Amino acid sequence: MRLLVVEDEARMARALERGLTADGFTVDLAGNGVAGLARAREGQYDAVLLDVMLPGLSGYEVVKRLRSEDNWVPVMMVSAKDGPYDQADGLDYGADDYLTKPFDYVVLLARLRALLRRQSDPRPPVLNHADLCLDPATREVTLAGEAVALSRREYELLEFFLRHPDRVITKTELLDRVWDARGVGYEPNTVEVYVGYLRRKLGSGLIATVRGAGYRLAR
Amino acid sequence: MRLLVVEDEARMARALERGLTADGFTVDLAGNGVAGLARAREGQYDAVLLDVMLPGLSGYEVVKRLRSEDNWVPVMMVSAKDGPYDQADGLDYGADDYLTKPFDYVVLLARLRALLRRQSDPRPPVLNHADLCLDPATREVTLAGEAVALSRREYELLEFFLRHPDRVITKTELLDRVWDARGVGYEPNTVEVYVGYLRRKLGSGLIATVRGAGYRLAR
DNA sequence: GCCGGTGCTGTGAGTCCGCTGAGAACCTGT
DNA sequence: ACAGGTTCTCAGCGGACTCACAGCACCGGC
Repeated sequence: MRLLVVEDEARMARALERGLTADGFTVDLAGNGVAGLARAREGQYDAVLLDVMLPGLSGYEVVKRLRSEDNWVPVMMVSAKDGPYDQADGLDYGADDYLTKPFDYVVLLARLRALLRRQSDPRPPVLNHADLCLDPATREVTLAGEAVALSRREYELLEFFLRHPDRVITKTELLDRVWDARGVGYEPNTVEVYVGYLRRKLGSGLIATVRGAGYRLAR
Repeated sequence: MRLLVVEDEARMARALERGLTADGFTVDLAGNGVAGLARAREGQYDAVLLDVMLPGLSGYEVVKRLRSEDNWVPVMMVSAKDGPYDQADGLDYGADDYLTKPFDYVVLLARLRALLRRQSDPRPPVLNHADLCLDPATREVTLAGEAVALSRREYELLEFFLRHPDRVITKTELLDRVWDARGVGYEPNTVEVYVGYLRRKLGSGLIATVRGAGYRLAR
């Protein structure tokens, strides 16, 4: 099992290297975000341990870029626990697990093993709805077998709808979860526009409007 | 057992953290409503301890949003206020239990344990009354199996009635709770109009008039 | 039967909500 | 630098909704 540890504090980095090596992992170190991203891109790691506070490129940025490049290597984020948004952000950006400093080494090991175990059952399941099909692993969407090209926002909006069928979703919630975690700085109209795009590409019957409340995946 | 404590007073927050940790819980803290909501959304908590008076987003808002997002994590509300309406409010918005400050720590612990025990039978979110059926998750209303289209006000008025069966509700209270929290600037006649709409769509036998007092859901 | 009070409902004006086309700003790859 | 795609805002439109008004219906007391 090959791990990449991205951590700028030398003491911490060496301690992790020593411990994880002793527990049978092969460990590579990177001391900043840029180096970590470059290493992770090589695609040879079974998991990445990623500090949030890094000089230059933050851990958030690293995992966000990896995901946008279709790199789904398991990522565990590590951060000093201070900001209220930390954990939410990390998971939003595509980390698979999250650990706050100070942490117990045994806990880290357990969570890491769980992460690797989880990952070994191969990829996230395909989401289906009527003749629509979305594969989170490849980010591919097909309608009645025909591939449909979606932009990033369109895709993520659709994925959110498919992950929450059978319930009404408000525009505010969509702005929170699909757009920015803080959900501010966007107009509700933006959601309307993107729902419009999806309807144009996938048929107007897919997403139902619930006036005064939001949208819902049609049955 | 993992708990989320949402509390803005640092002293209180730390005291709770210390006590609950000593009693074997894993405790995360959030200092305001927005952070609390973000954390609670992650869905990893066995229960949430939620202060009502929070800067920004109030505890009421937090639990309301969680429920509207289909998140049924057990929530215990904590508030300095102790008016009879407060308690009703908290429970209305979807809290599972309610505690008023100042409270005894032992009481908190007992109620919390009871809450966690109770949780094994999940709460049914669908409201029923005779052959009427209202699902808050989808905002869908069916009468004898037939879907009924309601406008926003109509729906919210009906939901309020269904959440308060077996009691007379004054027009003033409805204006307070369904219309504007301030309840001013509306005529009582508005309620009459909307009750009329509901009767037309759902049958005249549903909502009984209590002359001089208000309305009541028919038995 | 008469009367005051209360509730019901048809009408219509104004408002709000959601949809869409157009276009500015911004990336990204060539 | 340029072209093509993407993101997001804006303005305008049409329709749904909200609510006040006013007159009518109903109820209860005399």
